[in-house]
Amino acid sequence: MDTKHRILDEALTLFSEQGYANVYVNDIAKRVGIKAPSLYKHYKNKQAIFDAIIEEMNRRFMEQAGSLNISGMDPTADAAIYQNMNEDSMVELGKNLFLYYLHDDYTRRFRKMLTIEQFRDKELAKVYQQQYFEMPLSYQGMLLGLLVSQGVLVTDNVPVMTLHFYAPIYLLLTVCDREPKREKEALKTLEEHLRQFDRIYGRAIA
Amino acid sequence: MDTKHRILDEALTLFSEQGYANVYVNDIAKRVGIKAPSLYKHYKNKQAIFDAIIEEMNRRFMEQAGSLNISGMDPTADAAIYQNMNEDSMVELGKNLFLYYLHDDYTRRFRKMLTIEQFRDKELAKVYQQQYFEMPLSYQGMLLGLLVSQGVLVTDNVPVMTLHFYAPIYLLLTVCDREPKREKEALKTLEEHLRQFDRIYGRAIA
DNA sequence: GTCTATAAGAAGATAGAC
DNA sequence: GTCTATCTTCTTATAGAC
Repeated sequence: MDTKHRILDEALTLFSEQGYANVYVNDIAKRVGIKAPSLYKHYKNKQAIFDAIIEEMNRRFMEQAGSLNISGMDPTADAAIYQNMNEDSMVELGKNLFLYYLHDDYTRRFRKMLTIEQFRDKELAKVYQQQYFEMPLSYQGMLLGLLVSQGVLVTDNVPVMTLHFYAPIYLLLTVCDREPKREKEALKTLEEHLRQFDRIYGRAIA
Repeated sequence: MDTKHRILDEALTLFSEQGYANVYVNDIAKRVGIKAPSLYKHYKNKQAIFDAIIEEMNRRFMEQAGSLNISGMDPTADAAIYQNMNEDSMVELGKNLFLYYLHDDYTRRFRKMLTIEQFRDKELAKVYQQQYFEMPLSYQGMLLGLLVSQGVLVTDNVPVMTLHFYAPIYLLLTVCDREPKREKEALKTLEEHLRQFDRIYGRAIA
């Protein structure tokens, strides 16, 4: 990785832990292994580093959206769902979604940074909304809607069913962002949630 | 309200919108209507203002917990629930909870401030966890558990049922913190969620 | 592209009069 | 308790050599 990208990478790490204002260009430079003035050969100023992070993230999101792989899970897994859906594959679906969001390094740091900076900048608030609510809910809504039309799941309100699927995942994610040590406990709760979700909306009780 | 309290109040407003590091003592002073050096007659330094906000909030939380009125709804409403529970009162319960969290001025500003500052300080992360997950889930778990033992609701897993009740409320709350204009839309979604929750866990389909 | 030296300015905090 | 004036420190950013 060249210096220009290493600067973005280290800056993102620091911004995600302390917030933009608490990170000094000197801190970034130190982690990159250069002196602060050298940063200015790569970026006009501190704000430009932040902007480049946002831009890089937009690029990644476009890629994701373009490949329709919005959830971040691999297409193989997504495709399999349409064919043979059962409780176990539903649990797999939710766990994969959760673990992708939690462990993908860029996603995780970027989400934390957005969480910290969202109230300062309306644009960032919109990005957060888009990324963590609108995109997951619409993609999963599509997926779950397909399962409804196949008779695998039963409901007359797909959006609310999708909310019931995703909201606990989102809540557990914010728990783990704050206290990563609770991941195991969160995964257990997640599995219970998903099994109950399947029992609620699955054919069995319909 | 005396100057000492006005300082806390204005500081909380600013911290909740911009974060601690982006607010200057001069900004706080200006809003209070005094000059910055005068602040130091009331608080030792900027950090002491922040600490006093946390302390004030702890005091309020203790009061709430002490009166067992953890959800923030009034006791009359809470008591009524145990007696005559139906879908409409369930909707009322959830909406009240949501609107209290969203509109209570101190609660709202404090939540936003915690959201911004949580990753910088483990103690603040714990406060957030306690306030927005552990306390609501345990209180509502108790409430919903009571309804289960009365046969009003049916489940063999009260904690997950409570998660299904609360997680969508939490998600919609974070939406409105970011974009207050979406409150009406969120309330509509919330009502749909609650009615579906009642149908899922209510006697009817058990 | 990286460095050292340093300018420029911002922000927190204190001194001391009133 | 509030003010003006001021100090100190920290932080961003630039200049210019290598």
